[in-house]
Formats: sequence, structure tokens, C-alpha cells
Amino acid sequence: MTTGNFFAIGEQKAFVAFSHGRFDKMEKYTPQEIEKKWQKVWEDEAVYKTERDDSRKKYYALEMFPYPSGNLHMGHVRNYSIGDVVARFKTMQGYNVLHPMGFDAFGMPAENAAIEHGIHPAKWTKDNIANMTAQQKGMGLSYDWDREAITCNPDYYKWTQWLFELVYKKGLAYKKAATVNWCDKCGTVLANEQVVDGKCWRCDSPVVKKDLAQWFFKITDYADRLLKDLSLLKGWPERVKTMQENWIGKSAGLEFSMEIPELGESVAVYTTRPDTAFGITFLALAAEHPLVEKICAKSDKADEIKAFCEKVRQTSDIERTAGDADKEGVFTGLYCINPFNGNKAQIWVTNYVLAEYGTGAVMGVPSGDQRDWLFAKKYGIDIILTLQPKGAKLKLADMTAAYVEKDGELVNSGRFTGMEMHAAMDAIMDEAEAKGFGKRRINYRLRDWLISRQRYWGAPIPIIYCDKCGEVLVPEEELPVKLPEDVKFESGAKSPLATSKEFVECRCPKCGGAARRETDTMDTFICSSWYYLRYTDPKNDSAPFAKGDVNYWAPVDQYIGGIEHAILHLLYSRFVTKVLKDEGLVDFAEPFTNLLTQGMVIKDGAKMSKSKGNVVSPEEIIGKFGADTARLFILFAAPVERDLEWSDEGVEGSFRFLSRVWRILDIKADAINSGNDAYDAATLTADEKKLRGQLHRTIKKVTVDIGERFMFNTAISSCMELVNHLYTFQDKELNPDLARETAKNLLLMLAPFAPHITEELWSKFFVGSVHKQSWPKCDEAATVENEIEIVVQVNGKVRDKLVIAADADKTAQEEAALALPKIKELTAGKTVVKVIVVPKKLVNIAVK
RNA sequence: GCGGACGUGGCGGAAUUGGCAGACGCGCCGGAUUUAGGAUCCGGUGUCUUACGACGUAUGGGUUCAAGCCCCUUCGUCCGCACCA
Repeated sequence: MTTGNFFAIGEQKAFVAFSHGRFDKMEKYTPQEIEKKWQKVWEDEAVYKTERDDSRKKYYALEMFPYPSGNLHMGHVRNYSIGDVVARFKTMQGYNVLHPMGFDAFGMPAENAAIEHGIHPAKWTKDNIANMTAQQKGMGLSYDWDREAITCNPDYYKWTQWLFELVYKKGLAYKKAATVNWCDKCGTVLANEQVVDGKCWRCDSPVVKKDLAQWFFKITDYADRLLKDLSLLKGWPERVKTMQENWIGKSAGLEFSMEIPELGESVAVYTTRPDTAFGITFLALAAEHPLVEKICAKSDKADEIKAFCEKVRQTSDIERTAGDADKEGVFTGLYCINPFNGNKAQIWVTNYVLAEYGTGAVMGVPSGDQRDWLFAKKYGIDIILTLQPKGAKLKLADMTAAYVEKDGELVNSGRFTGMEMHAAMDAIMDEAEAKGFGKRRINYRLRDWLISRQRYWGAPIPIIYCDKCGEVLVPEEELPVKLPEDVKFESGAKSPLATSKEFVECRCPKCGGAARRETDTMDTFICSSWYYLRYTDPKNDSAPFAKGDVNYWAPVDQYIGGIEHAILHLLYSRFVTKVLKDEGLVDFAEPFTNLLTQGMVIKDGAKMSKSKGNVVSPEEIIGKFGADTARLFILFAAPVERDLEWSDEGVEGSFRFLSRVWRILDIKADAINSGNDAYDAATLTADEKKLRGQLHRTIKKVTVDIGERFMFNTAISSCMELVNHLYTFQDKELNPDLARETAKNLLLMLAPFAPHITEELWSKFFVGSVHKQSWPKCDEAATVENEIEIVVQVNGKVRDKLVIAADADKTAQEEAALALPKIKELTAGKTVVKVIVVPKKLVNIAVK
């Protein structure tokens, strides 16, 4: 028998001659041997190699590439199993499918390994990638490995640096001194998106504030488009879109200025409730507001103010954002003027106004804002009522909270008194604009993306500092700026790159004078914000990708990954795609047309983790049962979007099912082999027709379940039902033609789930690779049943059943139901009020 | 506090459009086979009831000939947002 290719027909016959007969003569299902064999064949024969073909319809299936931690975990197995089903199914449906894999290979753990064990990050990463790739290959995934992208390779990060330069040239990258999020444990800064509940997203340790000069990407310039285009993403979960919407946090309001006579200056405030402006009794400043210093120069309370600000600055984000954090402040002794009515308002420095949002100064309206209410009550600040429900009278003395409804009528508001709230809002903004002290303004919660990292294992920022020329981009032809080898891996406020003399010292590209390189590296989220584009043209060394390739393959038709990236990676990728679109480098504005967020794999009700000791290793499971069983179980045990409870018994069940498939095809091997591919189904017995009917109903269901509903669990369960049905023929004659038809279609349907066993069985009976076949078609005629069972209800309760010709009309169905002895008995002596007939389903008789 | 998702046997889950609730799998019980065990094959398995039958999809109500599905109420679980002015 030849290896490295599929069996020829003669050889199949030889196999069958050997295998027919009773159980004890059978060849056992040994996944370990079969899987290795076919993985080698697929690789040798380049079965999953993909090429662009403009005459064919493409489909791009993608799973989020992993960080090379060293080992696959069950979450990866689930992710890749889902993606592989999609890719194989679409291939069988005739699409030209792109299904690539790679590694998000820059990042902290590699560097920590260097610090702790003295292994170079590059070596650590390379070894881990080798190990994980072997595990991925052991799963039998249909990747085109020739397209692999590894972000830490110079031929990849060259283009990450190129992307930085593009963003820079568009004026969307800038360096500025700012108060930034700092994670002590990681020894680096973090973008806002990477701080979760005041803690580092990666290591969970508290984030502190630090003043540093850092590089930013102006993602805020794209805030509105990132928000608006969410509506284009029909194939995204609503949940993810809502999260992005919240994150962007658009609000519309008025920015206006208030004079501070004692300083001869004015202060800008932003509000979404200009309708309440006549109720201003104080001004609340953030402790970090620039005006605070000037106030201190004038105020006799300078010491008290300074002490308060210091205290606020010391407070961590976790404490500051705690829901019940106390509102505190100090009165500065100074006043500002409400431009709407000329009233004086006390200026307070507070702990509840955010410096980063709006203008860092807020008008205090105790009657219309709960926070201001609490603050005013605490410090005895005046309260003026300006809004009340229509037709009702509010009395300040009776109120226990601010009136915050966006509904009602204005009071105590000068010429606006009596106006409906929304009309007043517009009128007040009109007045502010007309008089020139205010302007309508849109505000976003989204901040610019902080992209510098004080770490070694990342793509160096391609910037050179020259004393004469200032900040200069490294010329494109000199990219990549490679990572130096002679560094000291120590965590601290400075990047390890700063310890490499060879790296830091350079010539200015403009004037040729002595200059220094930027020593920060880029956030790894930049590397992963464009990798899906690189797959379309992974070996290109003159551009990140060719336009023809990227526009043929991308955008990604189906993206699959965890919900944890709902904001981070998915927001950054959308931003980068839009920048590239504006630059004319890609033709699409959104990178991922459809998004599937898979659920977690849990055990004993909790996420698998080393500390809980509930980790199940994929390697172990695959070693014991084979990859097909592991894949099948993980797809069968729960719908893809829901969390999946791991069950060792369930895995055995999946193995049992595959063994049953193996066995029944072996039992029927003679029939399958002697059957014809084309035959007249009319000659089948009644039992056989039933089997054939189920076969084609199964094809129909599986096609819909995989292709339209992503219900892989029910697709598999209907295949199980079909196999159960086939077993009713195990000791009975089965028409060879039908046996062949059933085996063929069953293998085709199972091929995306269990690629190895189906390939092995296919090779015993059919020619070529099962993975190169077309997806089966349902013969509608076969699914039609001659007789159907009808449910007969009396007053909505099932009382009997009725078998009737499938083409019986409504009247015949009703008559047959009423003629049933049991129904006659139940309706005797009662009045039939109504008879509802649902054709081919049920008859319901309402009686009194 | 606000927004969203979810709640079905002992367990994972199914029911796609308002039409037999519990498909399929696990577990459990029984039978066949076997020297035995295991494996395998077959059958059973929501609850109560001797049976007839009654009850049953978190809770209480409503719409309907008919509700797991639609409407309202309450409870619970999970997720997101939360001093964003």
C-alpha cells in the first residue's frame, strides 16, 4: 500500500476483503495512528494551501492568534475547533477559503522569563511557538501554514514600524507629557483600555498615576466614525457593540466660560444640561485643574487647597471610582460669574471632578444633579430649583434628592421660566452662542491611545531625537529598527533598550549629526491591530501587503475569539483599518464583517486555572482519545457562544460516537463497497426509504445548523441520530446503493468536525480526500413522507394521535381526527365550539 | 443605580415561525453477549399515581383554540457601564 497519497480503488477492495465479517475480526479505531498518518499526508500534499483566485468567491475565516505562552489550553482548542469547522465547511461549499494562523509574539512574559531565568526572549518565544505549533498541528487544523505571521520577526515588525510612520505622517501620532497609567509589576505604562477597575488587565495589580512623556495615537479623531460604523456591523454581537459604544461615550452639550473677576480670567465648563444653568451655585474644579495653582496665588486658603490636592492625587483610581466614594472639597474663597444671570458662584476644588474629561471644571447645580446635591448638602452651599415636572410644584424643603429627570418645566430661570425642558435646552444654548460665551460641543469618553511601553520585547518606535532637528522618523528604507542584543533586562521606569549604547547612539537622518534613538517600544496591540491583513500577502518585502491581495481576501468574513477583546483589540483594529482606508491602502472601513464570541471552557463551575487546580490539558485528552474526539466533544457539549462545562464522561461519549461510526461502516463495508453511486431510490424497501428520508433531512439540517446558525451542537446531534438509525440495519440487509449513499454523506457531514477519522474511512470506500469534496446536497424528494403523524388535542391537551396521508387536505385531516373513537368518547355530550386544523401538524378540538 | 443576556430532568443541553416540552449526549436502571470484568448491542429513564390520569420550562398574572416561546409582575444568576457633568 502506498503512503503519502490516497488509496487507489483496488487497494480499497483489498481492505474490505480483509475487514468484512463479525466484530472480532474488525480493525479497531486507533485515532493516534490515523491522526498522525493523515496530518503527514495533508502536509506532504499541501491540502490546505491557499491561493488567490480572482475568478472564485473568497471566504476569510480567522481565529484570534494566540500569545505564545508555550501550551495550548482548552480555550484555544475551542477557538480553533470552531474556526476549523467554518473553514472546512465553506471550502466544501466551493469558496476559496483563507484560513491562516500566527503568533502575537511580542509581550511581557517573554521578557519576564529573561529576567527570571536568563533565557533570551527571542529564544523563549521561538521555543514556545514551536511547541504550540506542534500542538496545533496535532489538532488537524486546516491552516495554510505558509502564511504564518509572527509579530516578533523583523520581517513583520518592519511593517508595524512602517504603520507607526504612516500614522505619524498623517499627524495622528504625537509625544506629550501626561499623567499616565503605570503598572509597577509590569514596569510600564498602560493605555486606558488596558486598565480594568483600576487594575492592570494583564497582571491584575493596581495601576498608579505617573507623569511621563509618552507616545499617543490620536484615536479620538476617529471617535465618531468608530461609533457610527458600529451600525455597519450587522454580524457582531449586540453586546460587543454596546460595550464599544459605552467606551467611546459620546455626549452632546454646551461648553461655556465663566469669568473669575478676582483673577481676571475665565474658566471653561462643559455640561450636557444647559437647561439647568440658572441653578448654578458653585463651580467644581478637578484637583489637577491648571487654575488651581493660580487660585492658590490669590487665595488665603492656599495651604489648605494644596494639602487637599495632594491628598486627592495620592488616592488610587480604585478608591476614586468606588461607587460610594465620599465627595469632598475645599472652598477657595474665590467666586466666578454665571454668564446667564450674573449670579456669583463659589469656586470649590473637589475630588469628584475628573481632570481628563470635558474641561476638568463642572458647573455645580445641586437641584439638578445628584452629585452636586450631595456636595452642596454636605457643605451648606445654596440650592436653586430650576426644573420641576409639568403641572407639579416641587419644594426644596421637601426634596431629599436632586430632580434629575429629563422632563419638565423650567422655574427661576429668568426669561426661560415656564419653557419645556428640551426647548429650553436649545434656547439656552442658542443664547450662549449668540452672546459668544458658549458653544455647542460633542464630547467623548474615549482617550487617545497611549502606545509607548518601557519594555524590551516589542517593536521599537522608529524615531530619532536630534538636538538640531528634533524628532525625526527613521527613513523607511532603514526599517526595521532592529532590537539590540546587548541589553540588560531589568524592570524600571526606563526601557531596557536605553541600556544598549549601540542602539541608542545613532546619526540624525536629516543632518547626519549625533542623535539618540527612542528607547520605548510599541504596545503589542499595535502588532495585533493589523496582522489579519498581513496574512493576505505574508511574504511581501516591499509593502505590508499588496492592494490586490488585501482587497481580494479581506475583510475577514468570520472572526472568532473571546469576549475579553470586546474593546481592546477589536477597537484598535477598527481604528487602524480606518486609517489605512483613509490612506487608500485598503478598500474597506471595517476589518471584521462577522464576529463570533465563544464562551469560556469551565470546570466545576469555574474558569480553568492553575490556582484552582481544575485545568484539563488538551495534550492529555488528545493523547488519550485523539484530536477528533476532543474537537467533537468541545463542539457538541454547548452552543459556541455559551460557556462550556468540561466533562470527562462527555469526552468518552464523543469517543464512543466516533467508534460507533467506525464500527457500523465496517459492518456494512461489503454493502458500501458494492453499491453504486447512482441508483433508483424507488426500489428501496419501506424501512430503507425511511433511512434515506432521514439521511436527507439530516443533510438539510446540518447545512443550516453549520452555515446559518452556528449551532454545531445540534448539527452533531442529528448526525448521531442518523447513525443510531443506521444501527437498526446492523443485523439486517441494507441495500448496497443506499448503504453507499449514507456512508458517503455521513462522512462528508462529519468531515469538518472530525477530519481524521472521516478521511480514513473515506479512503477505504471512496477516492481522493474527503476534504476536497463538495458539501452534500439534500434531495428534497427523499425528505417527503407519504404518511405523517398528526396530534389530536381536545381543549389544547393531547388526547390521541393519527397517521394520515401526507397529501390529505384540511378537511380530511379534521374528519379523520373527529372520527377517532377516543376523541368521540371525549367529546360525547359536549358542544364542539371550534376546530383548529394546522395542516400536517395537529387538530385541536375546543369543546364545552 | 443604569443597560443587557439568561433561568427547561440527576447533569450538559434541544425545541429554527406560538402547534406533541425534554431531541442528542452524559449518568442511572434492566436485558443480551461473555468463564468473569470491561467493551459492545438492545430497551428503559421529567414528577406524582396501582391504574385511569394529573402536574410540569425560576415566580405570580395576562393574551390565545394552543405559550418554554408573546405581554406584564416578582425573584435569582451572569456580564457590561457607573462620580463622564
